[in-house]
Amino acid sequence: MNTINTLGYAILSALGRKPCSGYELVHYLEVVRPVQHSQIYPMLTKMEQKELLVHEHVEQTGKPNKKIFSITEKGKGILEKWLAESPSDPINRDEFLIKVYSIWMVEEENSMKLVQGRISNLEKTMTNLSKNIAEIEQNKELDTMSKNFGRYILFNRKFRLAKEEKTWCQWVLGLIKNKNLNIPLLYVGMGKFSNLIEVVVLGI
Amino acid sequence: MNTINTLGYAILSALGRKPCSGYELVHYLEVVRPVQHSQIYPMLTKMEQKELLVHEHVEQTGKPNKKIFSITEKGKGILEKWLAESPSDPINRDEFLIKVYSIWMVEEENSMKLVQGRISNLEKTMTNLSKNIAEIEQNKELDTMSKNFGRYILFNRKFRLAKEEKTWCQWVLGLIKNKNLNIPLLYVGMGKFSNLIEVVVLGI
DNA sequence: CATTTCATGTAATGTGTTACATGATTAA
DNA sequence: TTAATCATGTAACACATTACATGAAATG
Repeated sequence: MNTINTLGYAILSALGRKPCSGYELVHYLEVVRPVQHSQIYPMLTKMEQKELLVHEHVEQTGKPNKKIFSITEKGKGILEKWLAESPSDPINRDEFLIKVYSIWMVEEENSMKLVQGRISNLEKTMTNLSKNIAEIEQNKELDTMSKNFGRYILFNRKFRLAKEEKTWCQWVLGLIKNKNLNIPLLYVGMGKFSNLIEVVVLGI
Repeated sequence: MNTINTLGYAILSALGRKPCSGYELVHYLEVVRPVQHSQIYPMLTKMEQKELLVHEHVEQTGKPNKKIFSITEKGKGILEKWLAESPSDPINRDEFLIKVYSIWMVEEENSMKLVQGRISNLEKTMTNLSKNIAEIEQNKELDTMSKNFGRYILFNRKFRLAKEEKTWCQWVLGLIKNKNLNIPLLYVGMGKFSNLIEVVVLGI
């Protein structure tokens, strides 16, 4: 058992960018791989035993003391090897989707509420993301070799996807209101309405 | 312990649409909540014990026999109650994102490969989804009360998101090639380039 | 006055994956 | 002939969440 799991690689990735405490890691990993503190602390210990990490103890006043973890050469080595392998398929778990699946059996009022709730969540997400993006953009030394490049493009990705999902939500709200699917129908980018859709997205 | 988890509700949702075998459920749940057969069979037994489901045994020739599960009134009741509650936050786990996080430490060639690999996965997904969408569209009785409505809009959502992610991938490839971020910069829909971006998306 | 932020840890429980087990039929 | 589809199940293990435990400082 000398292997580590995906969470382990996520930790190595974050520490490869800069040394962090477990507490900080929880925050930095949020964009990439959300994790609870109860999971990260035992993992850090385990990884230190495997000599992939080391820590130094930092005493603080007014705050609890902390451990700052850094990646070792051995850790960097296995991270680089892993980065070259092709990633496994993503896992998405989302109660909202399950509820949408059953939307046909829900009264119109509740369906609307469900989708509107999603929209307001997406809007909150987008507001937070634009703050993160703006923050990174203030540090002018931003190029593809910058340690912030990965985070930057990931925030961007999340923003785009949230925006697109919001558009989808609005399309669904329209369908629910009009009670038939004979107008917009497909968004497959290859059917008869494919270019019409682009116009709808832009609100023209 | 009289509660069921999200997977349980996913099963109820699928069976609310139509009675299925465990084997079929695995396929139907793919859009909403991917699950392995090793998890679904014990879950079905558990849910039948709670009287949320019932099954009938169907003998087959040339194929293994099967159990067709249906939702009970009790099951329908707790599903409807659950549908009215607001969904918990989604969980996304994606090794690709972790690798992107560390993209700054990878040589250009490998970064390109990583992103191009993602693009080809997305394209495969999109092809499959458009088949699913086309299939549903052939059954003409499609309105918001149709039992296929939920699946239909979910396929649509997945297609949109895949398409948007592909656009993002192409943006990233451009950044890697040009090695600086001074041209497109933000896609926050509120900065100086926000409308410029829409033009880029349309390829004008 | 209550909650959030800082900061680390363990224990119990719940959930998910991989591997084991079987086996006929059909399509590439 | 190799793999996929059909079809169901169990056992062992790996991974994740919730709850328990502590406690000062800052913010609303």
